[in-house]
Amino acid sequence: MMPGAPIGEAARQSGVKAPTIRYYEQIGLLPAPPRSQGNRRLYEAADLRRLTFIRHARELGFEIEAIRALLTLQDDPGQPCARADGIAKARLAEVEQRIGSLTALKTELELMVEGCSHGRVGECRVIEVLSDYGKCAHARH
Amino acid sequence: MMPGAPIGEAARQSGVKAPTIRYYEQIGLLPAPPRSQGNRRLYEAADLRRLTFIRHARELGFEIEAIRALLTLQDDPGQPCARADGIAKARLAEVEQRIGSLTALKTELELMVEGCSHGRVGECRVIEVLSDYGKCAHARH
DNA sequence: GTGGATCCTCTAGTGGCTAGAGGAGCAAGC
DNA sequence: GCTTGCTCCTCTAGCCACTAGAGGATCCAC
Repeated sequence: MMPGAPIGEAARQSGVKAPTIRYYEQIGLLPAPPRSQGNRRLYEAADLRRLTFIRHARELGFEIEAIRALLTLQDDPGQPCARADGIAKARLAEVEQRIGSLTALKTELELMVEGCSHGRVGECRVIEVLSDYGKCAHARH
Repeated sequence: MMPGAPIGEAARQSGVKAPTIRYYEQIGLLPAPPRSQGNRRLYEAADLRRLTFIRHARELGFEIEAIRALLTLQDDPGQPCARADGIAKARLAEVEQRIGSLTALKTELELMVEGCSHGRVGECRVIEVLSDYGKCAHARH
């Protein structure tokens, strides 16, 4: 019989750190596994898959609550996947928005850095732009 | 004599909310202003400029500690602006990095959403990609 | 049996605010 | 003078998703 992996092994295999695994258990994202006689958590393959799912979703920027919803869906494969699709689409929209504003921001930072004459702070464009709102390239924030 | 603006007025003029202004005072980012006889904070024009500076920098994604450094530099205009330049450049690099990874992420989310056949969760590509690491477009995360 | 790695629980801290309780002050109308 | 309603005060606790650390138990190899 395979006895199940201890938390350190689970961490290594899933890429989720041990304290984070315990945290996920605490907030009910991962079911509490059985324990060894010495009170250690023992994880089976299904738990490791679930952990990998969570890690991947976190890397894609999904919030814990979204992941909780996705996991519930995953547990019931007969359900229509419109909800999963919706969650992914919402996340996609967020990411697109974020890229947009970061790109505007990048332009502004570039102007600041390029404008810096490398002299004294008194005539530094970096400081100046931050101080004087009107000198900003993109006024809409 | 102008008596100075109360915190609500300062909030309106700077675009920083009143509790946030008090928070900035608490962490020493904004000097504690004089008080009225009724113990209310009274802000002068210099404080409002400082607040606007902070807000603008926050909108550009600078961390509080970076802003603290920038404000110290601003207070001493004779200093060389290499440090301000450095802070801005570091932030620019961060933003570029972030845009890069968000763009990769966007591609992946798009593939997920496009691949969704709108059937059952059992054959949903969204769930599948999250579950099975190997199906991910960008393996390097 | 002993040493070092791993594990356990529990509490507190991170950043940058935000929310709420419970009370005091202020300005205008009656 | 008194009420009404707004603004302000301090203080504490909460948010998210962890992360760090204390203090102790267990496990395994030598």
